Amino acid sequence: MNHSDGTQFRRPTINDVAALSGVSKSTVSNVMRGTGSVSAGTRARVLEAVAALGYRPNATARNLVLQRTNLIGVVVGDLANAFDAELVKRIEQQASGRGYTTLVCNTGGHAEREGSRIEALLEQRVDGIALLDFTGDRAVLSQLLGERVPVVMVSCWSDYTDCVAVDDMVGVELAVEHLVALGHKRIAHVVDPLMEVTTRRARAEAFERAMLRGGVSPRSEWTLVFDPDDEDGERELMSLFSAAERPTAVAAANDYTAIRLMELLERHGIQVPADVSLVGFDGIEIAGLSRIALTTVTQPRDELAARAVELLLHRIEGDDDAPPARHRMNPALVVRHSTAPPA
Amino acid sequence: MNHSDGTQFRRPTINDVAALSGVSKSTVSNVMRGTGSVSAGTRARVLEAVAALGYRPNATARNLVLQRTNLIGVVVGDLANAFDAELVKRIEQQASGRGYTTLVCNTGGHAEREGSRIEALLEQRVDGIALLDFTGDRAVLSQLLGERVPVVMVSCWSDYTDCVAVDDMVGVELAVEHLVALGHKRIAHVVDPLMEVTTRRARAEAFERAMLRGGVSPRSEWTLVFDPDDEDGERELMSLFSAAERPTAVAAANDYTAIRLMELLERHGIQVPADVSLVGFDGIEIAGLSRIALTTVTQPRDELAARAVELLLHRIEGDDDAPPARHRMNPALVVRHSTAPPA
DNA sequence: TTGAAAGCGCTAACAC
DNA sequence: GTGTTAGCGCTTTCAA
Repeated sequence: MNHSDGTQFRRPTINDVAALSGVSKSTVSNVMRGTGSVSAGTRARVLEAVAALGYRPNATARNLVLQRTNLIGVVVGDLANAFDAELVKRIEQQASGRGYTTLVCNTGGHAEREGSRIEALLEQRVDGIALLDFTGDRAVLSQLLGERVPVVMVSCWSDYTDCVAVDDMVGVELAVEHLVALGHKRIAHVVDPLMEVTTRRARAEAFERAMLRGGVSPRSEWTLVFDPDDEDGERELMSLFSAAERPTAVAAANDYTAIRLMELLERHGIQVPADVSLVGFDGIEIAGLSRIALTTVTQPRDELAARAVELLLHRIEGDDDAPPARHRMNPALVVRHSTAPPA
Repeated sequence: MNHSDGTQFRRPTINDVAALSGVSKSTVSNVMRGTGSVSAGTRARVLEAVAALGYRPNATARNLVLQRTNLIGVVVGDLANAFDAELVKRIEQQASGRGYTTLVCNTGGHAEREGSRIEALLEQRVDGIALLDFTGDRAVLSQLLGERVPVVMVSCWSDYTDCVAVDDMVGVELAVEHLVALGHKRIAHVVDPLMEVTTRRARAEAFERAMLRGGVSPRSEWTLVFDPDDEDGERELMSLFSAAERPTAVAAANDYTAIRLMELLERHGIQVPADVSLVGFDGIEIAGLSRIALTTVTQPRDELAARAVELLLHRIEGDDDAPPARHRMNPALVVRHSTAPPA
């Protein structure tokens, strides 16, 4: 960082301001932070020097002495999934409104990447971490717990940290009930490999339970993972839908998966909803496009984000030893045109 | 941050490690960073102490002394726009691969928010900043330039910083040529209010030029902004398409806009492409869904992100006084089913 | 109302 | 090969 004339460029420090305005640096500090008591005259002189020098406090130094960074980390599975992206956007918005800057890590669902990114966040001494769609790797999680850094899990569940999530049971029930009410009996459940494992399991279990309650028997071989990068898996998936005894409906674990599945099915000549009904989960924007018109279970994204930030900051700024707080929100079914009675 | 037993919790520092392993902190520092020369024996003892204490270097202190943070800021218009989200995802990936952690700010296109978020990045002493879809507010930009912090603009243009962008001229030409070749003469241009102003202007100008070159005369009243939050604007837009002399095709400034416009048109009974042809710009994933099948001009996202990070890190780690570097990449037309000859 | 001084946890130049 | 020391730029007692 040099001037083009070769002289070293140095950002002005609090000392420069103090020198120029003829006061001590404690006074400058007081003026900058609005603390202590300084006379109107000196305050003006200091402010003048600040402006003249273009002084900007160095957070790096402040972080060190305060042992706080006003940084929060957000660990997310996949920003290409609109639900994740929209959640991150809202979290960033909330956090910045409360004076925090957001560090974002996209893990792609890889546990080892998750670990190394969290490691970096910890080194940077973030004040707290929000985990969205956390894969739930035991080692990573226990490492985090050991650090005693405030953590909030969003859209997934843990016994040891604050959590905020939609009630998966209720949501899946909503989806299955809708399908059953339409007359479907052969219903499959398709999940996203990137999805966090406890959420996946929770939704899968809720799926079975809801099926049973609806008087329909779930088949274990009809709960499968749709990984678009895995061509074998794709073939396997499609063979399911060309079998004689094939599902007439699918409850997908999220919209992203549902929409890619819709695409896959229709590329193979299987129409939605004429041949197969499809219901998603999340309520991402594009699901509402009339060309997609995905029936889905929506999550209250604004509330989810707001509550997550609130929990995190409460633990950062307030009482750190309170027992973990859990918040469940209610999902809602939005019926569009991807579901219909079976043929 | 207290233990539940009430004793103060203190993270182990380099001094604790030094004390436990019976060496000086410089030696600990050397083994942590792999610098200097330490004997195998002491290295082992130090590492043992590190493990025993769960020591993790404090980046906050390192940042202060090194005057480097290994943090880069990414300022983005709207994470709900898949193009932005995908770019951020790739940038984060590239950056973390090279040892940098990413601070993300979503500005929603508000200049004042842009300013305050950048202010926060600067206080945190980020090593560099990537601006995507920067609104280009003069004050904000010159503030940034004055800071002498490395900046790279992605998908937009400036004379004073490194830039990487697709060649808008070529892209828009591709779109217009395609439309003209199909026989369209009445072509409108619809832009996104969130889009960065110079990009918007560049694409608008390129649009006019391409029209002229195609032997078609552009009409200024057919270049308009589509702001989904503005109902009056929406009505105005639709009245354009119900006029006797109405456009038979639209070149949208990006896919996000194109897809929302497709939705709006079809909700008003105007079919795409039967009544109106539509071509987008960006090449976001969902444009490729068969239900959307948007003809569009794709940007090479991977290259864009890779090059942006490369430029930024080069300026951070290397020569700071080189003249601004410009990189233009080539866009490509992908013809799908949102375009057809005029009725 | 102001200033002096002691650190926060680390790196790096230099001495041993 | 290892230790000593002087900061990095700030906040925060505590005196004056």
